[in-house]
Amino acid sequence: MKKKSVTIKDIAKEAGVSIATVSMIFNNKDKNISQGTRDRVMNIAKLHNYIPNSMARSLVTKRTKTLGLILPDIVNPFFPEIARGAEDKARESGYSIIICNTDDNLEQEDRYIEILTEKMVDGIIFTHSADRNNTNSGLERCRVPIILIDRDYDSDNVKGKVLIDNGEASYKGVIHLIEKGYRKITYIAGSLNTQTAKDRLKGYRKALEDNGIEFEEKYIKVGEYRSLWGMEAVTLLFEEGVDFDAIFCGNDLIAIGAMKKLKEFGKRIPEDIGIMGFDDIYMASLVEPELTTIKQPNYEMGHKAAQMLIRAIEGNEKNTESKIILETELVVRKSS
Amino acid sequence: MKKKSVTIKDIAKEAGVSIATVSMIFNNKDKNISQGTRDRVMNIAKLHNYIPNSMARSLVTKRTKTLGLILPDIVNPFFPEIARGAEDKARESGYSIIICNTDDNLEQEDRYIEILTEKMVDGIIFTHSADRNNTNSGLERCRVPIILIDRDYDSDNVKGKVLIDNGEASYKGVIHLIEKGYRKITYIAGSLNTQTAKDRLKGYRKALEDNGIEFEEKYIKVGEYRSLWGMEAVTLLFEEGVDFDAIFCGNDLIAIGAMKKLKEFGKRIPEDIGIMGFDDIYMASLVEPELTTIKQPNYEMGHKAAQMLIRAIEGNEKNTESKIILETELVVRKSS
DNA sequence: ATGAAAGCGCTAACAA
DNA sequence: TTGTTAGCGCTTTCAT
Repeated sequence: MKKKSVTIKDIAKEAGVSIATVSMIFNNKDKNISQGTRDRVMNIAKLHNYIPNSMARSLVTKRTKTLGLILPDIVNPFFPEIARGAEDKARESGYSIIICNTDDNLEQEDRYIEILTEKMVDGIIFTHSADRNNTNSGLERCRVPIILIDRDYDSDNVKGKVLIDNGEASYKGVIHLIEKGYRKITYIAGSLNTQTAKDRLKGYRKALEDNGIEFEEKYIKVGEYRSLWGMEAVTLLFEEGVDFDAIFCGNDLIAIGAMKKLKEFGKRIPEDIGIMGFDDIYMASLVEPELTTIKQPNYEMGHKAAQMLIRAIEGNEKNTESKIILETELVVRKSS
Repeated sequence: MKKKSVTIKDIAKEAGVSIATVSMIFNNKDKNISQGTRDRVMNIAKLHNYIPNSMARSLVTKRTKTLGLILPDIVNPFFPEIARGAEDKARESGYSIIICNTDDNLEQEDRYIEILTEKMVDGIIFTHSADRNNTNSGLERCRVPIILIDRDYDSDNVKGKVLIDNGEASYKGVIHLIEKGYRKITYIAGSLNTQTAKDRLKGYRKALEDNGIEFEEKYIKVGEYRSLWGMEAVTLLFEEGVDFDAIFCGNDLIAIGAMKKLKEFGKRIPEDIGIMGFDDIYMASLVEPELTTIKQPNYEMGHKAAQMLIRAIEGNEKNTESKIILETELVVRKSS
């Protein structure tokens, strides 16, 4: 099935030159190769549809021009944009991307690091989900540079981080709710296990404090980042008789669920209850065009991560662990 | 930066055996290697965290255990599930997946085929968008097996196809509308360039014919697979004074846009206008939980494609070009 | 049960 | 300006 591929040797023989010459021509190291030779070789190569074997090349150069992208689940609408951003930047620089879904499973993450190492990727972009902070993780054993997206974790191999300031973003969001006149602001969180989530909570609390609003434990509901949980949480709030006039949600999916349930309860948005989401994932604006939310620059995060990674790979290898904090944007629509 | 990696040679030396022995042990070709040796080698390998270099291996075996996945755009909600299905199957069989976004660009597709060939992927899953039928395309030059998803195209390298019967699916959908009592059924198509689209149109027309409903050109609006187009098309229908009582949409995005616009025009769904989508993409049910639609088994398509591909790669290389037609499902909700 | 040796296709000195 | 050669790390006969 696989047609026998023509090699550099075939080309060299047919052109009557050495393989070194052909190699140089194909690597643009042909400063001093006569135009005639170059043309002849090129023609023959084209004629036989010669495509260099990058395995062989990589074996000697130690570079595969391939990156790994580890993320929880490409089906989660949060990730395709990141993937796309990364792929665009990668392609631009001649790299390809191997995609790895981990389902938030730590073992799977480690497994992938091993596979990627085996495949000799030049670097890894890592959007890990679970907190690795308390783990003597596989990251240490990884031999290539790693860029972290959306998570802060320290390790020798981590050469860069692309983050957003979750605390500040939440703070801004809640401040907006307060300025709109809401006072009893509940918080439906997706989780409290990640630093991301903790920071968001912190921002929320600080906004309340700074405005002399008393914080109450019962205002906080912790579940998952899914719209179903948004619905459940609202139900819970009502069942528990919590008195609230606004909801700050851990992400847009939760917000969408919450809005739906609020309407079922006959609440008007934003007159009765103000609501705010987080993430502004693809299609969220389609689902609830009126949802006020905090927009996380996913495409840009992927793009920047790839950029940093490639720089770390190709750069002068100085240990410049860099950290970019991207701006979030408060997108105010009609829900608050 | 890149730590010097330990090689099979290091292990062999330390274990006091030949590299051939180590190699055999790692490839489970160790029928006749003493348990003692095996254990010793394994321990030393573990100790030094030895990870075989798959470049070197591939160079001799001609197998990279890597597949290419070419698709228009991972951000389009149609594709993540396909990608995930493919990745799951691939991983299960020890393969990785390189992802390639082409933006429906033929040149980009060809470019990727070249890159993937260079990287020596073992096969390619191809969800191409534009019609390749009239093109002396790069597919011919590809050296590895290809599985097509959702598109029918013939070429030597195409070892399999995963399709749905678009004509039949549309037919079923429109029949449903007719049974519900709708008679003036318009069709907002996303395109008419692809075979897929042509088949869907054919199914639509046949359903009308079979029920003695006259087909009218003005019933058909052709645009793009986006919700914005759904909105525009509805506006157009009204502006042109087309008399209709139902809309069959090229995909769910279009349907969602159409519904939104219909509501703006004060139409009740399904009392005034019945509506039906196609695809049942992720989140579509969130956006419009009541949208009646035709569910395309995306995850399964990706999964099956990877399965066929791996079989073609590892199989006995008989030229069994296979073709699977997956079942669509009519998901009836409240919009029709 | 194990080792020696010949490559896989290519790059990168170093020669010429 | 071009050719020779020594590997890169591994698999795979063929010997032993």
